[in-house]
Amino acid sequence: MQVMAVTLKDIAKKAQVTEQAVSMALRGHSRISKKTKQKIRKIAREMNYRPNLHARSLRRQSSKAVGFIFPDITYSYAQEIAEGARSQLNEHGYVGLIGLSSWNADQEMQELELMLGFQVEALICTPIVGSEATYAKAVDAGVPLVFAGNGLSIPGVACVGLDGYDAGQKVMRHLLALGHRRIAFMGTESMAGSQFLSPIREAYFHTMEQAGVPVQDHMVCYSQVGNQDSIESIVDQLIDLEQRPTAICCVTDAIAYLVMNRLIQREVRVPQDISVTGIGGLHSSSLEMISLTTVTEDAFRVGSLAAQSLLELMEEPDTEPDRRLVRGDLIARKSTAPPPQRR
Amino acid sequence: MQVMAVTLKDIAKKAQVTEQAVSMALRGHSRISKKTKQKIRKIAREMNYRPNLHARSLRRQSSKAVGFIFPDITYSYAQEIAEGARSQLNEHGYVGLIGLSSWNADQEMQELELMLGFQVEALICTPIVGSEATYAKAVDAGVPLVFAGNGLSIPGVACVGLDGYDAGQKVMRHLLALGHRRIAFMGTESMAGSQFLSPIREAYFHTMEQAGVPVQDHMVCYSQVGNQDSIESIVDQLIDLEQRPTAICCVTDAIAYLVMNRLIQREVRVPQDISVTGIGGLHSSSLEMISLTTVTEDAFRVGSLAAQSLLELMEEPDTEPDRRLVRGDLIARKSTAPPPQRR
DNA sequence: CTGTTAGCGCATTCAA
DNA sequence: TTGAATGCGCTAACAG
Repeated sequence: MQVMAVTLKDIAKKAQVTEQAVSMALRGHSRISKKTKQKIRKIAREMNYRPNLHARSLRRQSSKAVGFIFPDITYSYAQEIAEGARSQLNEHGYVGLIGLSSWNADQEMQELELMLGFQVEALICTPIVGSEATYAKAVDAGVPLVFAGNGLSIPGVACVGLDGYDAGQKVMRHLLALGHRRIAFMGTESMAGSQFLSPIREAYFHTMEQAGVPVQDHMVCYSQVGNQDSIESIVDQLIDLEQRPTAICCVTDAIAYLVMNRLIQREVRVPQDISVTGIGGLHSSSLEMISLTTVTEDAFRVGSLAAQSLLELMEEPDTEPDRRLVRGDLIARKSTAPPPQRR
Repeated sequence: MQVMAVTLKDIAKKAQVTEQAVSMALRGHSRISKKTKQKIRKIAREMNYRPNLHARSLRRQSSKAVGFIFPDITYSYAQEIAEGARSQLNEHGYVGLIGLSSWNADQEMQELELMLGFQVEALICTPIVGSEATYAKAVDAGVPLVFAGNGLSIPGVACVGLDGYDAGQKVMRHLLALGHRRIAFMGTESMAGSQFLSPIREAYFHTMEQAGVPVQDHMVCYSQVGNQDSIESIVDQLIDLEQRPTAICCVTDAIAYLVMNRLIQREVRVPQDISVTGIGGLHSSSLEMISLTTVTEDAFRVGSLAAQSLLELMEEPDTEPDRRLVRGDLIARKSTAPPPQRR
């Protein structure tokens, strides 16, 4: 059997006072004299007292907890977003619970249910593409919700993320300025529904148009999400073209890695033969071996902003949820260079 | 004001039955007739009922929750460990709560307190080096605890992780077989206390000795944890040696990345001039651009084993906590090659 | 200032 | 088979 946890009652008995006195003393209520407070605190410490958060939440009718749900932690900014948010939230006495969806819609739903079961007072989530609607449950339950990190959102839900259009424009202008004209676009199949990925695509078309460069349809590709083979076969097709692209603009860093990977396998040099760009700024992008030109987002700031949005929503539940886009910075590294000279 | 959550009482009123009947009906207790069960369930669904987990835990005196604490997610197998553990735990009706310590001992302590406050019935943690003792609190509280992933542990605490000695031996044998003799060792300052890192160091010395290769003291280096500058200056020293090493054996993949990074910056070719090895098997190691020779661990398996240990401990609290080491596999990639020929 | 009482939402114990 | 009472640990709202 597990050792029984020590409760207020236990302390009260030992200190010869009432349960309530202990409760107040421990929380520093002014009602208790300084002397007894110290005495009670000492005993509590000795007995290794730890408040039961379930009982507290139940009684207070408020959990003082916010939930985070991320798809996966390895390929996202979960860590920084959580830290950014925590820096704000802790000041207001909130604690954070983290759930992982593992890129799985069912799992995501379960985690959400769990969070709601724990009566979280707010949620900061990075939904997986296509599952945004899952979060209608949270909205129904009246729990303030903010989407953070990937620019995904649904109507009526606040959102903080990288400005996809701006980011797309930045990489495209960079490539055009280097002299590229045959620029391929590497998106994902389900991007149409994404309020983050779609704008990147728009930026691609607009920027090309503004530069007076015609877009060739077969240069616009959509890979299956998370499917390495799919990316490889697309890359193969692109480099086998009569007029192969001189640059490939990828919608995420992770995709860009796989594209570079395939190019090198096929003995295409990056950037001498083909330049590659990403968006998102995974940390490893800065490594000399990868050195990917990308647009980074300040994930800590995204987290802070998300928390701010949340605090506003909690205070003024009728506030219109807003969409805050943060602009990233272009980091030009060694995966981009002027296109090869025509022979 | 937040919308009041719907409770058993609300459903009971609507369904014209008692609160208890609803409770049992929803949990499928045989006491309630099939017909009323269906009726009650329908109403509950319509009303969007969701049990209050705090109340449930309080009443049951068991939270059916296990806590996970990871330092950071980017540089660890948190995801896979969590998934592996979850695959076991879910079957037994447990849910998981995740906390992130951000490589910060204070933060780690806070997360632990939070988990204990939530009455988790078990903990799976990847402690940061040097903070293992923090978890004495959990042991005191009688909460079964397993350390997972990095081989760190303290007496009396179960542990599942990569077999450091075996891994070290594997990379060293690989390097020796390639013909290397001047092999540098790149550890970290605080590794002495680590039951994972120390064995790697031992393996380095033993394997060298067995091969009859004398270890040169200035080839054995210890960088500051997470300090890139520190690694770079050590690398600089190594390559400026009269007799520079032909290979560098790093205790983690993350360190190996930074070492390779510096080598390339200094225009030392990997692997033609110097071979580099890691241990741990970060996912990005397989990328063509990085292609690091390393020893991988099966993190999902680590998670499963950790969960198994836990389940045993929960059933038989007096079981002697054991230390389970999983052996990794050497993955020879392009960061290692025979040493350059003597001129 | 102190002490008492009540009850958060749920599940388990009784008694009917 | 059903209903009613009880209490988990904590805190808030009382009355003294």
